[in-house]
Amino acid sequence: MVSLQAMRLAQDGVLTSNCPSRVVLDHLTSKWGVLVLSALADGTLRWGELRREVDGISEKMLAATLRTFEADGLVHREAYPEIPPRVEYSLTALGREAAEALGPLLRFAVEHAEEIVG
Amino acid sequence: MVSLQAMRLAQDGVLTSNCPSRVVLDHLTSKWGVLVLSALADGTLRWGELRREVDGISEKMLAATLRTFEADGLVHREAYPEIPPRVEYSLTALGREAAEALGPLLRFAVEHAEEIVG
DNA sequence: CCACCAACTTACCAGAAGGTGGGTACTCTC
DNA sequence: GAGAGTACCCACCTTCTGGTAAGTTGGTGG
Repeated sequence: MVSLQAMRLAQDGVLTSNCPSRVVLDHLTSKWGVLVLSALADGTLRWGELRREVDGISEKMLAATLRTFEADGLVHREAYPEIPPRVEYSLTALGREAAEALGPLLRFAVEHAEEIVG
Repeated sequence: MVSLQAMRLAQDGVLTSNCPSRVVLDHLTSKWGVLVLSALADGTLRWGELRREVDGISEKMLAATLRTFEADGLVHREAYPEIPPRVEYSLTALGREAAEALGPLLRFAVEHAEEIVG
């Protein structure tokens, strides 16, 4: 099942303009969403590690993306009340599913980048 | 292979801020990119059909998205010099690969929409 | 006493994304 | 001869995205 039409056979009216799946799609395909989720795909990372892992992201955007995903239940935030502060981010079960769904997309982008940009 | 780190083991420096794969990712995850590609996933569609299929898209954005994908070699545009004009859009082989890569993402969004938005 | 660390937040601002409403060209129908 | 249908393009304007830079907190090292 890959096409819009096929999905609509299974569930009528899905992915229309006011369908909740559109919101989920928007969050996942936000500028930094794919990258942040993929960075967390193989384990817990601290704030600073994430910032280094996702090359080019600003602090503001990292915070915003993480907040969205936390509210969506895709990312778990664990704060340790130490000095200096330490906060660890990891994927929830749902987040891991999302990351897996993004895998093929990431692979396609990497494999065909030269071909397409050229 | 799902994570950033895993992809970087295979290819160093991939998906950094000036990597071509970032551009491809941006095109595919543009607001209407996923929807347009998925709409074309099971066959050729005319301009008007696409507009109806991708609920909520404006003419301007449909044109822009199609132009980008045509330039990227993902979409084929076939114009028939008839009256009234007829233009058919379809996926290239590369475009079909892209659509397949987007399938899991689409499915995840639909399946977990209620869970996440709620 | 001052700077520094982490992990943020906030204010400000530029530029891009994207919507609206118009126009085009041609012909066929009413 | 008025209107509809098709596949667009263009100018204008608004909204939103996202970057930069500064401030915050509470201790700790120099």
